[in-house]
Amino acid sequence: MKDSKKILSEHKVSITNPRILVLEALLDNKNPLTIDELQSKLKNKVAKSTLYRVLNDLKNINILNEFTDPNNATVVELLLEEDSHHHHLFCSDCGEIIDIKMGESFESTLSKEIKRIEKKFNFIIEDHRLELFGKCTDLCKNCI
Amino acid sequence: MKDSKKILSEHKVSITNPRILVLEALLDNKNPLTIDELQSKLKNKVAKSTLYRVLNDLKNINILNEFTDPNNATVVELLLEEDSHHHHLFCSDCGEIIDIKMGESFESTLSKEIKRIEKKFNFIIEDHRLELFGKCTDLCKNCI
DNA sequence: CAATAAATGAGAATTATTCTCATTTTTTAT
DNA sequence: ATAAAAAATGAGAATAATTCTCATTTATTG
Repeated sequence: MKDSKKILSEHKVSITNPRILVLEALLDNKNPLTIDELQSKLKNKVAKSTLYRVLNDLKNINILNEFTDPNNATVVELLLEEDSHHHHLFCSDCGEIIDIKMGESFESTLSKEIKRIEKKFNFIIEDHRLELFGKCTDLCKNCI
Repeated sequence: MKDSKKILSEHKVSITNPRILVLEALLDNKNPLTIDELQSKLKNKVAKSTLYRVLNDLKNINILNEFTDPNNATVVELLLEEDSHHHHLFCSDCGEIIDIKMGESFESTLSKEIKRIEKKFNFIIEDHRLELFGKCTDLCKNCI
């Protein structure tokens, strides 16, 4: 279990209370969180301006992934492991966002396609993102 | 060449000047446009509030695709053809966004994976989106 | 432990988008 | 073709998300 102070010092950013609180809130969740969800978890213990600043700090040390959900709300998640390459699944009913890992064959077929695209458009492709959209058919916590 | 009036009447929305102008601006571009780029093309001929309303109208009749670029700016593109399934390539230097078509083998490997994910998470997956991020190595119009 | 540097909180400023409502345009029914 | 009804528009106000400002507090350095 990663300790938030350790994460901060490893990345040479000073250890402050807001940073610890935000990191702990993010570490506590295995799936991504919207800014609203994150603010709720923090219950006014961190000022809004500070929250955004801390998130920017985490982005700058490359341990935060930021993207938007289908309603264009900002979503964040910690990216600590090197081998943590994954994608996202969104439920349009309950808003849940789930981390998914695609199989080897998918990622390798994609790599080949990426090489083709790089040549065709004279690009260097550094990253990719796959998003799946649908509906969870479980009676999940939000879909009661 | 699709005529904007025809598109509107085919979808049973009334034919108005702002709608024609917005559609023409979108038809004029083969790649996606940010809201800012669209506003520039329209040169104050359509009020800002009307522009957003018209874009919502086009979304409602399912001929507009909306997403965000890596800076979280809103991007829109017309989707007129049935067989127009494609993905996007973003240049982090110049901001260019390019439509890309992935090969058959990629899309079919993806379909298989999607079936697996549907079972695993008890989801019905309705759509997907792939985004590639990189740098164009050409001296493109914005990268001079 | 004092001095310096950095981070924070509170709220103002900014930006993107939606909303309001009086006026104008489009559609409908004659 | 025209009058009445319905819908859309423009201008700017309202809202929401994010960034900025600056006086105060907290962390780091020596």
